[in-house]
Amino acid sequence: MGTVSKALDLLDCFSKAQPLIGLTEFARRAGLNKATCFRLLTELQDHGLVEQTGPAREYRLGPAVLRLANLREAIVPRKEAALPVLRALAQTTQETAHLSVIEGEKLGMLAYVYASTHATRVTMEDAEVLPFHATSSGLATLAFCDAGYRDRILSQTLRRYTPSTGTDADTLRAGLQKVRADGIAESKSTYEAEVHSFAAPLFDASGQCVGALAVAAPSSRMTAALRDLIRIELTQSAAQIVALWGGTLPTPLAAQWQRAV
Amino acid sequence: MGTVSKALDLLDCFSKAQPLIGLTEFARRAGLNKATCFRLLTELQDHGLVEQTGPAREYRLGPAVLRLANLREAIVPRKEAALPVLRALAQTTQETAHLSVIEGEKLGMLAYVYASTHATRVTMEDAEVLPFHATSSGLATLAFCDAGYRDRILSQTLRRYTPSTGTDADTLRAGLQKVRADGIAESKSTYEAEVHSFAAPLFDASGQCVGALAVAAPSSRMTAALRDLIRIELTQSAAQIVALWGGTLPTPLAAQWQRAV
DNA sequence: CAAAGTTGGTTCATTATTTGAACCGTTGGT
DNA sequence: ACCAACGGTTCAAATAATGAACCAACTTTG
Repeated sequence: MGTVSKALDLLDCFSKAQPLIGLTEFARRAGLNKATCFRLLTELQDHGLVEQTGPAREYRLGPAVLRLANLREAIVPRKEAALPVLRALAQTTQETAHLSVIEGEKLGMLAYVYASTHATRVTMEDAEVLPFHATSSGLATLAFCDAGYRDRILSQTLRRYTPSTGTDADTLRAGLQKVRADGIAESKSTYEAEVHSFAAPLFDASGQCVGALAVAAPSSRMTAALRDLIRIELTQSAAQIVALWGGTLPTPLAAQWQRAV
Repeated sequence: MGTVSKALDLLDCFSKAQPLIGLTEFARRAGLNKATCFRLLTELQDHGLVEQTGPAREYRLGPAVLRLANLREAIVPRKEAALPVLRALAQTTQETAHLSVIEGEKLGMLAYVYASTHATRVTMEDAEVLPFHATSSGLATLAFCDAGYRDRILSQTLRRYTPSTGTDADTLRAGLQKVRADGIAESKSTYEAEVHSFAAPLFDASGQCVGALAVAAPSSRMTAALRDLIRIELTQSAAQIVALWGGTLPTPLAAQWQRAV
């Protein structure tokens, strides 16, 4: 692995639950020597991607990411374009809707919207990285991305999150066949217990799958009626977002989604 | 310079005017060998900080920066906190207001708000990097940051943007004395011709200067009355933002700003 | 109050990684 | 059919990354 990758991996150590990380702790989490870790952090800091805070000198995510994100949205306004659709989807299904996009070899959750009424709901971490093999979003993405990428992802060690998590690559591959046949992916408690979700793939202008749109509900609320509603609304919303992004839906998939309505 | 820095420098090549950059062009701009540049870009791409687009395979900023920015704002909600103040400032002065923060060794413009009425106004590039020595924001920041940082910045080669740009480190240093005496920095056409701006420094919880708040007007509109208005509104707004950020204003500066009102 | 265990940060010889000139295979223009 | 420019690849040479040991400062603990 290159030095740059090691440095960038450090950025993924941060989370909302763990916003501040000290040097020693950082080195431990990243499996790096303290000296190496320090030098990498210093370089990240020189570019504002990381900053040191307070008297404890712990590290946290820096201000440069905001500037870069402003620029990215100015160039490719995907989040802004998708948000209204996401809100409408959460509204009509009355469940949590979220949108994830491929980021290199990871699947990053870009935005989420909660439904307004239910007291119980599926909650999301800010800016979470989702496992491909254990979420409906991941499965939808894998099912429609190119084979080489799929192979790379599935050849990694697949962690078991719940008793229901599938961790065998061949079994998962067979499941993806079903996803392609359905035009939609499903996950029952494979990442978090008691969460039942559906996801539809999203495509860019070149027809590449670049992410997924998903709706997640508590298992206890997932009736046949809700499933049908989600299926219809999800595919329509996904088609809308793809259109807003200037993307192109693979023709067979467009037909499948049409049939569902 | 370390490999990581070279990779991160590539990210700063993008701008709104230049959102897509091909491999060869990239190598030229960054002064790197094509092979080196390629490997760095590939590593950035693996982490989603950069992505390739369309049939020309040009590179652009990737989706991961959005996720990181979401996380950063969830941890340190500075932009969100400052925006209302920025809007009010643009409204009362009827000129362009903008906010910049230190990002490693650069000064990044985080947000800007245009005034609503005037037909002519100072326009801003999205997510621009500002030169310390040629902008009021930069001077305000330099005047109140720690000496070591100031020395590092001023020892770089200082580019001349207009005939009025000061490029001599010692002369600039003398100018910073005046900024400290005034509690506010001024710039007359030193970065862009016909732009006259004022800036006030911003501080974090540890009393470190972390950026600046500025108001920029076309030189033709800068009357004594407007200058006085800006001086009052700018310092009050800066104090507000520092308070919202949980920061602490150096006591002498707080007194100076108070006197101005 | 001092000893032991933290922490962030530094050093320098060893080593593995980065580097870049030259080289493909395609694409698009003339 | 030619040429030029592009993205991407190769491999020996060179440079930059690495990590065990080491500080100094700060907390915890006996």
